[in-house]
Amino acid sequence: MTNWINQDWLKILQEKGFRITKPLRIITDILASSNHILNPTQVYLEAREEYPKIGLVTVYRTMEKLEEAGLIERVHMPDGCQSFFQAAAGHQHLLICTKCSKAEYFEGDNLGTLFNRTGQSFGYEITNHWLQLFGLCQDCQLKHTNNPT
Amino acid sequence: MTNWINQDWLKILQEKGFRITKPLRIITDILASSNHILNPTQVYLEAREEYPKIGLVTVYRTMEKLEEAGLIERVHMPDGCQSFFQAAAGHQHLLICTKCSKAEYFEGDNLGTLFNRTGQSFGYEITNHWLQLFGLCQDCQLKHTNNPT
DNA sequence: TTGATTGCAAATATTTTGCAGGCAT
DNA sequence: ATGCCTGCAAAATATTTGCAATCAA
Repeated sequence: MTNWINQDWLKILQEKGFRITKPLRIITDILASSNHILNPTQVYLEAREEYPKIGLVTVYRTMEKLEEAGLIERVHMPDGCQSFFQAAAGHQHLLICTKCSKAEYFEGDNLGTLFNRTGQSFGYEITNHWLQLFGLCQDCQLKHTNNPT
Repeated sequence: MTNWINQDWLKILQEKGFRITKPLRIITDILASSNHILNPTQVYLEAREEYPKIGLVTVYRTMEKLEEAGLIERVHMPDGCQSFFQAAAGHQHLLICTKCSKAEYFEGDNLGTLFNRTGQSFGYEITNHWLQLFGLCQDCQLKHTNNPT
């Protein structure tokens, strides 16, 4: 089940001196292979199916390490700020399904120019930005349409 | 100290059937006149200077009402999702100082087009978006420069 | 063997709820 | 006078910390 992305992650983690334990392997695999934004509890529930004795605390700590290692990044969601998603290569923006949390990165061309111009006009020195689009992904649109009546 | 914006807010709240009490008046005044994004604790601390017996719980509940009434809106900050700012007229975007939370609304021209195009290309039906720029406001840039050595 | 990592339990921190009394209407 | 609103205390949540046992290296 461990996919190639996860292999990379494990290698990186090992190089950073982390020990590759079973909980780490499972948590990493979930996060590396999911195209959904997940919070610690969601990862915990999923991890427990494969390894019932895993603790929520371990999930918190492991996700913290993965963030530290730059493999996942925190994403603020309408209902919480403790969710994470695979880090983007370079800074990109997110398109997120409000129903299932499926997410995609996209590039906005030239936004940097607008951002800097805006910062200048208000006298701010821009250091960072968040751009997230929310909507329904294709699957969730269909589910919605096929509502049992 | 109660400013004109606050007068409007009180009127709106009254029309919605809320009772205009002293805690409400104080909390409203803080939020209506501040150009900083504030969380309940910050509002509480400020409110307490004018009215020491106010409770944090009241601040939470009052801010909830103000949000319900559309006068303030929730803003996600890097360190928490429980902050609020005066609601914008129409949907606008935010420019936020990472040091003091001073904030400004700005309009991004034509972003809607980009957003919809992006949504389409991934099969998402866009319903909403967040765009926030972070940086240092002018005051905080100066403070930074004048660092005592 | 050694010490980083785990999982439990307990501690913190944060937000919400219940309720008796107070106050706006 | 009525019942919404307040503030206290307590409950519910969410997250972090301490520690002995386990396990990767």
